[in-house]
Formats: sequence, structure tokens, C-alpha cells
Amino acid sequence: MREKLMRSLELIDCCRPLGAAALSDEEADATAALFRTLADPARVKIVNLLATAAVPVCACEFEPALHLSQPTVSHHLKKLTEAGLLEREQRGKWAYFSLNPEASSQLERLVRISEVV
Amino acid sequence: MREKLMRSLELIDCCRPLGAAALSDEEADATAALFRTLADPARVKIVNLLATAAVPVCACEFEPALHLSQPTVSHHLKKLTEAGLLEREQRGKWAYFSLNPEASSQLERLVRISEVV
DNA sequence: TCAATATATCGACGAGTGTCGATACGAGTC
DNA sequence: GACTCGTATCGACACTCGTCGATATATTGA
Repeated sequence: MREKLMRSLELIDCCRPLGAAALSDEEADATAALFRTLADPARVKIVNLLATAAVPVCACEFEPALHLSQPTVSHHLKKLTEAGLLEREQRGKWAYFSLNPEASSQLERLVRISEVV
Repeated sequence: MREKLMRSLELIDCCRPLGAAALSDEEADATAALFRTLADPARVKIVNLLATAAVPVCACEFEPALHLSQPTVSHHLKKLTEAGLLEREQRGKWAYFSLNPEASSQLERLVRISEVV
């Protein structure tokens, strides 16, 4: 079942608010998987860098900014993209990444506890 | 350094929004640690159960609801409490847990990407 | 004081994953 | 085609952590 979630390009769409009534096992799994995507300092920094950048950022720029090897950066970018938080754009032999414009509002909806949507 | 974060009872207060400019290494660590707290289906369900309950819930009620052993439930409740998401109240030999009323708004602030606070 | 019960802690095991070097793939250039 | 360079994938290793049985601690009641 997690296999199914990982294949989805929009994991973030599977989640209901934490304050929604009677979260099923599957919904709890999906929500936890989305949080797990952001549960790493490198990925938090990637999102932060993209949030403060007005334009898409080349993958090669993350390597010096994060002090991580190229395969590791590629790994993190893939995880974030699979979760639906990032969008990938190929320009020649370079890969440019940007934040999914809906990511912020979807995350806010997800962590809403008090009022159920 | 992570040692210091774990001892803090208000990990959630260490975090700045994902959209804030130039997150430091320590802030990225704190943010990732908070997301890691919610990166488990059992803990997501605990928060969900507490969100839909109007009154504090006895620890003994989570065991059947989550189909987990007593030590495991105690472990998860401790993690959530240490992160500042839950509040613990001792009533005789029973432990009652409730959501930190500020948890929702703090989480919403944390995931805010577009507009910097 | 002793028994009973609720909760926390400890020790150990297994699954998951972040990391990197090596390598494969792909696009552009000559 | 051959070379260069950016990116993705693979294999392996180390570390984290979720889980549980066993045990310790604490509170209530007899």
C-alpha cells in the first residue's frame, strides 16, 4: 500500500486535515508519509531555498548550499518531487526545480487541527 | 545539539516558517525534528483522536484504538509531549492527554511558505 | 504493609533510510 | 560517432527508530 503511495506524484492530495473526524489507517499512513518527506534537515533547506527564490533553481546549486554529494541531493529532490511539493523542469541537460504553488495552502490545510474543513 | 532540542519541552517554538529567509542549520534541524515527530501513522492518529475529542483522553484508551502495545503507546505519547504538541495531566494513577491549544496555529505558521511572517 | 493496576523505562531486534562512491543515462558539442 | 558534463540509479554501509517483552515506578485500596 505504501508502494501505491510512493508511485503517486501527488501524495499531498491524499491527506486530510489532522482535525478531520475518524482518520482511516490509510489516511494516517499518507499523512505520516508526507510529514516524513519534510522530516530531514536537507529537505527542509531545499524547500526554504526554493521558497525564497523567485525563479526555478538548478539542481547543481543545491550541492554547495547543502554540503552534500550530488547523488544525495538528487535523492532528496526526487523525494520532494514524488510527494508533490516540488515541480521539475528539464532545460537541456540541467534540471530546474520550483515549489508547487499549491504546496503551502495544502500543507496549511493538512495541519489544521481546530476547525475541520 | 540534537540533545538540546530533545530536552526542550517546546520544540515547536524553535521553528521558523519554511518561507522565512535563510534558515540556519539549527533552524532546519529543529523544523525537521518537529516534522519527524508527526512522521508516524500512530502519532498522526493520536493527534487526530485528540483533535476530535472535546476533553482530555486517558492513555489507556489509545492502546485498543491503535492496536499497539502499552510501551509503544507510552513511547509515542512521550515524543508528542516532548515536541510541545500534547499536554499531560496526571489524575491519580491515570495519565490524561490533550492537544496543546496553540499547536494548530504554530503548525500553520511553520508550513507557511508563500508569505514570510 | 501488601496486592493490584496504570504508566514509564530498559534492552534488543528488525525495518527503514540518509549517505556516498561507482556507474549508468541523456543531452549537447565537436 | 566520440567526448563532455549534468543528473539519476545502484550497492553498500551506518545509523535511527518503531516495536515489544520484561521490568521498574507510582498510586490506590484493602
